Amino acid sequence: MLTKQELEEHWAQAEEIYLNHVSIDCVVFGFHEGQLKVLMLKSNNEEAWYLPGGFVLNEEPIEQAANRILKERTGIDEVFLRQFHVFGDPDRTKFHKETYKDNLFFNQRFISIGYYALVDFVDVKPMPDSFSEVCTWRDLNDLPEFQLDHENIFRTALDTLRLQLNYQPIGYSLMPQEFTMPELQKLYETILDKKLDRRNFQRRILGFGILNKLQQTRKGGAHKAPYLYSFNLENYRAALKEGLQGGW
Amino acid sequence: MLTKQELEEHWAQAEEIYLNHVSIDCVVFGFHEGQLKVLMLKSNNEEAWYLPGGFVLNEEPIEQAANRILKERTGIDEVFLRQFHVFGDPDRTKFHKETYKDNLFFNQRFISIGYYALVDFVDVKPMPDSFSEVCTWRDLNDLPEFQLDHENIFRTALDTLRLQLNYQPIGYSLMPQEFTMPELQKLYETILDKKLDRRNFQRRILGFGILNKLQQTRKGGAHKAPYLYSFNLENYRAALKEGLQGGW
DNA sequence: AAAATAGGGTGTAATTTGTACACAATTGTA
DNA sequence: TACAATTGTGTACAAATTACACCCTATTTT
Repeated sequence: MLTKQELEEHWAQAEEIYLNHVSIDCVVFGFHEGQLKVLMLKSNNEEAWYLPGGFVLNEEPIEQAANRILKERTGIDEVFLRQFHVFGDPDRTKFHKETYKDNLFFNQRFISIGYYALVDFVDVKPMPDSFSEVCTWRDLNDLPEFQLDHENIFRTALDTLRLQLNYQPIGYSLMPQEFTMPELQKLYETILDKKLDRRNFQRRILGFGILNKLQQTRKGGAHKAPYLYSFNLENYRAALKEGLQGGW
Repeated sequence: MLTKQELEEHWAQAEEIYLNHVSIDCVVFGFHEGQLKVLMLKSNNEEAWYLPGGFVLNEEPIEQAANRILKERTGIDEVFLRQFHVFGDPDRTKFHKETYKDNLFFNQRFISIGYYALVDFVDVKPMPDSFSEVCTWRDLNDLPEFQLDHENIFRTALDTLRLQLNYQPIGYSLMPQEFTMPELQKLYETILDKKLDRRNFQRRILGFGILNKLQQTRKGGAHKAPYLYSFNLENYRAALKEGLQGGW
């Protein structure tokens, strides 16, 4: 975390090394203890939180930039990361323009490319950026105030995720390697914010053919030990490409 | 259509009025005589065709820019126009960078926001831009060579359109006000490039509740006169928002 | 140690939806 | 007036979805 003075020096060169007018914001979803989480940051100047973001290096492909930004905040790489929308309102960074009036780089309009990521909660080591003192998971049921248009970005990402659930498999990136059927169901219920019938859920998800049933069960629980499953990566990838079912 | 010399003068001010590094490309789909069409342009310097595109004015929202660009090439406004992907490879405009080496504006990297539009073929009056001598519809079965990465942009738009068909209604923007069931089916078959059973198609599409059956029939054909339909805009809009069915 | 409790595994009947068909009706043309 | 081509509508069958019930097992309670 740097002071405003230091920040300005730090970012003085930004105009030279980053592509002007273009930024990237990432909505990073994780799942832990039956709750859906988003990775967020907070500067100590303001009470408002914001999403992990950054800029595109002059000669860097944007997908690579998104990956780099994600890695800088989480330590992880090669996860599900996908464009979902571009936010291009000229006033979306009005607050920053005013706050950093004398900074050449921040005092410009930014078109922000929104990416959403699905990651395994336990793999992430949240790391603040140069604006922030805190980088941490926030529960979807307990969200803070957002900076700029980041609430809109977040909300759009969540809508996209819910839509994706209907025609593509989900879970590989969000779940640990091995998991039980009730755990996977809980993920779906949490994303959709809706209860599902466990028997029908199981039949349907097994019908997609994207799961491997393992011999072991999850011991240590207070009740009957449930079977463990893992994803069948080959079928999972195929389903991501082809879509699940439905349609014409 | 301007000469290279004139073009450079014409675009000398571009750096001042347009947001640098950001461009917009539109894939405009139309439907005519049972064929799916894309609007394309051709300059006479090169044999390669390209998609309608343009830039974002300094203080212009990007949605508005896309609408403006579409209107400049087609004369129409307020149609189905939607972001589908951002193309951000640093080499995607390599050819232009080399061709317009001495032009400050074109000799820069562009991140292009892809929009696709669904329009009523007969409403469009194709108008060339300052680079082109020709602006016209091209049949999807008879596509020319593309400039830059425009084949990729087009292909991605088509994939998106096909996906959209599965969870959202389509047709309102592509069909005339009144149309017959076989005509609408033909649209679906053309987009999907696949035959559908007409009886099942009719039952399904009627099931969505987005059509009004009219009393009149389409006279003048060589056979039994089919009924005319129009879209029920209220239900259509609701279905666009909610999605059609399926899912959890 | 036995009973109670809380989940978890699996099956089945009823309903809805999807698929594959066939036949009658209408229009212009031979 | 018969014919060809196309549209309108119906129906039997298969598949998928929904709404349930019953049993099993590991821990907790008594």
